[in-house]
Amino acid sequence: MSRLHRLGDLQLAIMHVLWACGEASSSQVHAALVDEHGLAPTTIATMLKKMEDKGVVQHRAEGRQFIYQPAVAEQDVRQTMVSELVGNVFRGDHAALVNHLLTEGDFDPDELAVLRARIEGARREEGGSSV
Amino acid sequence: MSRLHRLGDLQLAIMHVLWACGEASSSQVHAALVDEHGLAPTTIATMLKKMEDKGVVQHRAEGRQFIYQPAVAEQDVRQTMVSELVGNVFRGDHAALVNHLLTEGDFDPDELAVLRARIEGARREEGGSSV
DNA sequence: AGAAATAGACTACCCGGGTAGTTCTTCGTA
DNA sequence: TACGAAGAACTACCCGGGTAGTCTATTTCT
Repeated sequence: MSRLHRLGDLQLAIMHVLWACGEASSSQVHAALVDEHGLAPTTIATMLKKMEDKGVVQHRAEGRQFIYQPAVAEQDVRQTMVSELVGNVFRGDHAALVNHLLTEGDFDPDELAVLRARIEGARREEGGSSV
Repeated sequence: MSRLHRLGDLQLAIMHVLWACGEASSSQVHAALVDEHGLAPTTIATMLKKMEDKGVVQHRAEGRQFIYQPAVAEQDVRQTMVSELVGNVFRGDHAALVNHLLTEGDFDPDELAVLRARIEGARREEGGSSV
């Protein structure tokens, strides 16, 4: 049931590549990240290995090289990371985080419209029928 | 102006005590945290020292004990931590985080009302003058 | 005054994220 | 065929969060 998946910066960057591509070799991941991160290929390989030990990615061998796949869903990671943030920084008050985002982040009007609609939806679910 | 303040779990717990109390001695912080964290007093003291090196707290001597104060505002820390989360987990899409919170966290109706009002406020600031 | 509690200083570890070099194997190609 | 490139394995670090023991000085209590 979606254990705790706390990932570091590089690990998240790697996961994003994997989530986006479905699967990728170490060098493909490196190619995708080298522009913004500028890391050695071995760094990616090492990280991938550590991540496999952690259970967040899997690999299968294809010829001489390893093809890596995500072993955890993006949603699960988001869940964990957001929960921890809310717990540690906002003392469990998730509404405070939303508030923070609304006041600090500047949203453009259409984003706000989407969010408002989303809130209406949530309200309907909440108030209308108990799930 | 509000440099990067990335704090760990314990550091955040300590900061919350300091933010709440305004100032506190090491043993007071320990007293406030021992129930949920169950840590040795020296652990708190060591952490406080490290945090002072980092510049997130300050101390002054009162008699033979140190009184610590926050040296960074809660708002700044929230800013940093949320920005990093949004950047690393949501690829910079802050609206996606709000969405996540709205769908995953269950808010009660009055919280939703508050949030909706907040969105209205943001919309007025944002769109009011230009649109 | 002497003992006990208190508080800071110093030191030592562990762990995991991050970074990368070196080595060994294998495969493609000149 | 022999060499060079590609890729995995192994190893080695650094750094910072976290945890805590010990040591020393001070203060307070009996």
